[in-house]
Amino acid sequence: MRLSGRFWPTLRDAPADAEAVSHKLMVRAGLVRQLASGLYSFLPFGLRSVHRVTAVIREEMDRIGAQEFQLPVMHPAEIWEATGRYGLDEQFRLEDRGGRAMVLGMTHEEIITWHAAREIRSYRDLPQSWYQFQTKLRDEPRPKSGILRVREFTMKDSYSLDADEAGLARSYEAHAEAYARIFDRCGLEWYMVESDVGMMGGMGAHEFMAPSPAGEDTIARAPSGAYAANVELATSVAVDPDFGPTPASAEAFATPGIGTIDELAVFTGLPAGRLCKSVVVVSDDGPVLALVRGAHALHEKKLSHVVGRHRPAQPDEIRAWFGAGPGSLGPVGVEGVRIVADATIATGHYVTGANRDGEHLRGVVLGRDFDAELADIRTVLAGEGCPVSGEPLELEPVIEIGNIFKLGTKYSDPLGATYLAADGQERSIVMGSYGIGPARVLAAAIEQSHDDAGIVWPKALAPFDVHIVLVGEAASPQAAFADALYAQLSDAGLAVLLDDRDGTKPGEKFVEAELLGCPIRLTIGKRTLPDGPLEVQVRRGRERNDVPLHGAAAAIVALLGQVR
RNA sequence: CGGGACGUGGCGCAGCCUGGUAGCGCACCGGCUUUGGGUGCCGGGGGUCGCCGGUUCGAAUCCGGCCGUCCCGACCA
Repeated sequence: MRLSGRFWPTLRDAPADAEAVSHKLMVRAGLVRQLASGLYSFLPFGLRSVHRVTAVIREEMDRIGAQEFQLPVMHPAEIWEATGRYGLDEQFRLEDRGGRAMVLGMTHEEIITWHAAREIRSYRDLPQSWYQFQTKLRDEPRPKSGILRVREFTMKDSYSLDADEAGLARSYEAHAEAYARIFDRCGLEWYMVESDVGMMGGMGAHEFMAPSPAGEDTIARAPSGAYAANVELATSVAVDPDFGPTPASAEAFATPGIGTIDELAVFTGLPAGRLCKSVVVVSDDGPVLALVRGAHALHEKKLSHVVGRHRPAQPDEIRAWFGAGPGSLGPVGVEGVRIVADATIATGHYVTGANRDGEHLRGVVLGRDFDAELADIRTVLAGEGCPVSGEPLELEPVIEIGNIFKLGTKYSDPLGATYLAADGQERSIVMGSYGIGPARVLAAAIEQSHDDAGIVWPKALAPFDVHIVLVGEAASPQAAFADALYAQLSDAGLAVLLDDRDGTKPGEKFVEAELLGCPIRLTIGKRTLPDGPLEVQVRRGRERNDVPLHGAAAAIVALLGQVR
């Protein structure tokens, strides 16, 4: 592409409200513009990169035998009612002119399953893998970080249909391998981690995570790679404090004005791990007292797996149930309240609230002084033991770029997607679903690969392979040479951008080229002719790699093959 | 949904506290200059100061309400 006359708006400054590096650079480099909160337009150069990721994804999906569909974005509400997913908070809902309830799709399990229910009849029709690139709409409570968390975005979503769980396992594995190839080809650093099934429901899930400080998720990971999981479900071997001898009985003591774990630790001189944190929530079935060590944080999502939906308790509710304020709560002598303790509480003896203001108990022992259900409800801390290898776990912020779910029959049952097995029995199709956010892949690549001058695109994602900066006027010999080289490189199959703008200063061209970040930049000016060499800059590291004029095109093709 | 901040030409910002009718840099247009790292000089165009209402002789500035955007938390395939 010749740049002159084309639309490529770059910015010297990033918008004031951009925070994430990828957000700033995508806007500055003229790839995207914001329409409203969580709504972004891709501009021509940004769209070129989108096309490149989607091409990689499409190739790898096709390679595992998946077939491409295109499903509607707007759906009748009844299908979502059938699976119990109508009315979710983040679901956009509307009515057609006849008053019929419609939804805008946040994902397409229901629609795929609806089609499968109509078309798949026999085990001979299975397995199938169906995919699409389609717009998803989600009324996010808080769009953020540029393109990382938005209300409308394109997703590659695929769905596997199998006769049984063994088949699902094969489809799942095929997708995991395809995803590995996709993210490798895109030049990303990534991990596959165990993940929570969330609103998808189902039997198991993994997420593909690109490490980045801009990430919204956190994973716990053993340095050897023996274990990696989203902290939403990560487990660990906790480090026990030195409890000393266990007292024969619990004993009350005065703690005037003490309300927090920090204050209690200072007051008692004990490490936070020997204190017991008491958190009161209200579930659909009534009040719940959740207990974790003072050094630990309660994980809401893990608690949800035990007690279901819940909300924090109000101070007046707490006083009614416990007879004390939030600063002096504990499990001893409590009646009519469900008590869930983190598994670590089963070891040792603790200081807890006495359920009398300004008073605590020491030497409190689970099983002797109170009873509780045991569960994993704490957030893993960095340095705690890996459940597989025992290594100290590391916590790392990550961007979720893909996920894979074993759905089982969660959707096929309610929507009647069944087939006739070889034995003549009617069975439900066993399903999986698999997502990738192409725009997130781009943002993650930029987060992981940039420098002070701008984006450093992995070659698979760059809008162009080669960016030629022409220093010289339109009628000059340099321009003629640039034209010739442009034609040769294009003929060799490369995507080439020729900055042939007249009246744009060389300095500006260089700065903009580095902002955009294509893998190779060529500079053609007076120094180039007649004898060369041709000045070549590899964007990653900004190294010079000059080549002789003779055979320059072939040398550049070869060089491109070597860069990441 | 809770907490915080911001909203002034396309972008980045000052002015607001202490009311007197809008300014700077970049970008843009014209001229000259310059042609290997956002060139230099000269001259221009462009803003109902987010919206509505109130106070006042007078509001970008003070007060109230609303809207928008961002950040932290909650939430989130």
